[in-house]
Amino acid sequence: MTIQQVYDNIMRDALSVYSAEGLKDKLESGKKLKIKMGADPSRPDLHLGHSVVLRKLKMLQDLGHEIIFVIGDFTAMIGDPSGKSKTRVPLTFEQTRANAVSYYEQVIKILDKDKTRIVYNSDWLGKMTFEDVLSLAGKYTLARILERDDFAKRYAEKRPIGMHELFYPLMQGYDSVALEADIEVGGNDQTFNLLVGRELQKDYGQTSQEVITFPLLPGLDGVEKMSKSLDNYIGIDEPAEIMYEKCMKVPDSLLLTYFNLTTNLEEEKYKALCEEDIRKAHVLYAETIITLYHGAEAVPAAAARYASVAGGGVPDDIESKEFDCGVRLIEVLSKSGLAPSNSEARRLIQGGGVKVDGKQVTDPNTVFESAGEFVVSKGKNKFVKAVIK
RNA sequence: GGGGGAAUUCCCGAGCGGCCAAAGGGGGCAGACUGUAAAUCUGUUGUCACUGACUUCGGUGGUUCGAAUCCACCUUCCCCCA
Repeated sequence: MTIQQVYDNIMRDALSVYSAEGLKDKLESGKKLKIKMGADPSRPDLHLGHSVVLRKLKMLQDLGHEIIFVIGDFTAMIGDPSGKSKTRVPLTFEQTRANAVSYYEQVIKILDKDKTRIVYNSDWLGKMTFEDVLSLAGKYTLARILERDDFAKRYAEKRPIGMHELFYPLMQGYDSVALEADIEVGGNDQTFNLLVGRELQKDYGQTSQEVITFPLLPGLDGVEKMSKSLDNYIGIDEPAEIMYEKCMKVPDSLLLTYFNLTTNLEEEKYKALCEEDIRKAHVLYAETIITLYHGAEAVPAAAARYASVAGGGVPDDIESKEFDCGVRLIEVLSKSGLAPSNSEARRLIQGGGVKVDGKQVTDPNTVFESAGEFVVSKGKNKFVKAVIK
């Protein structure tokens, strides 16, 4: 891709760019740019939501620029300012590093590993003296900090805001100063923090970074943003068959958005299809995503598995678990993980959600009395093979 | 520093000393319908050896035959005044 194409592509998909002229100038300057992206060390599992930004970074990387991931280990040691989250369990140094490694391993599925660098913000934030901190704090005002959406909302609702939370934007912004970042990218929810970086760099006598924000990818539930903790995600590390299944579950109304944000396909290849035959569009999406993360050769098997399960069949690669003769069905369910507890298993059976070898079983006291292999299923797509000895 | 209020099950939130495993809503799970979508309807949503038993209502102790409900102290949080 040429510089112009990359620029156009970013301008097309970005939610906002501050400033577009600045970005263009920097891209055309011929300089090797430092592109910053913040990474949360507490959740090292990447999903398609992250991929939105990562794929853009890849384009910039291909132009020869350097991508710098800032692992927010210092930030994570203190807590999260976002309103609803509870006080976060502080991470140890070892955990932070281990998570960073796993983060890196996933990131290089999309990015070029030779042009990707990882740094830890404790390297500079941890060394600041109280005097440094005060000087940093003096560069911003309460009113300006309170402009931030969630602060403003919490303030209006008279919910508590810890003093240290007010420092979050400043800390993130200071990262840009420390790195002398040229460009920073992030999700829409980071807009405020990224802009603070711009201000601070100016205050410290640097050229302000250009800020590019991308829309947040909605999760599979169609309501919340995609996140691992809400279990509405498609992980980039997941097996092909799981991916396939999840891709088919993307809400119809969001499929176009998913195509736009997470694939490289040209619009004409999917837009019409989404309108004409939404199911075929889902299939195309599933195939595209699996090709992206597992290679085209993984598609047929995943598709076949999906088709068989959708047709009421049983996949052949299900997990099996051994039990002694005489076990109760309830225990098979709870011990194999299909149900979290015996009570839940009992309810499931009574509610008609459990089948053994394809036949619904509604008696909660069912016992396996003879040896053999039985396929136990919960709902439409959860299976376990019970091997009775 | 002074005064007032709050803490309930995954979340929000109701809860007269016994009829409280605790209303209602959200979310989750399952069933029907479907396209393993959405919407809708139904059931379910503490644990277990499940027509019964056991453990839960911030913590500790107390009153009582009996406490989520009353008392004392503690912890945490919020609001108002200064």
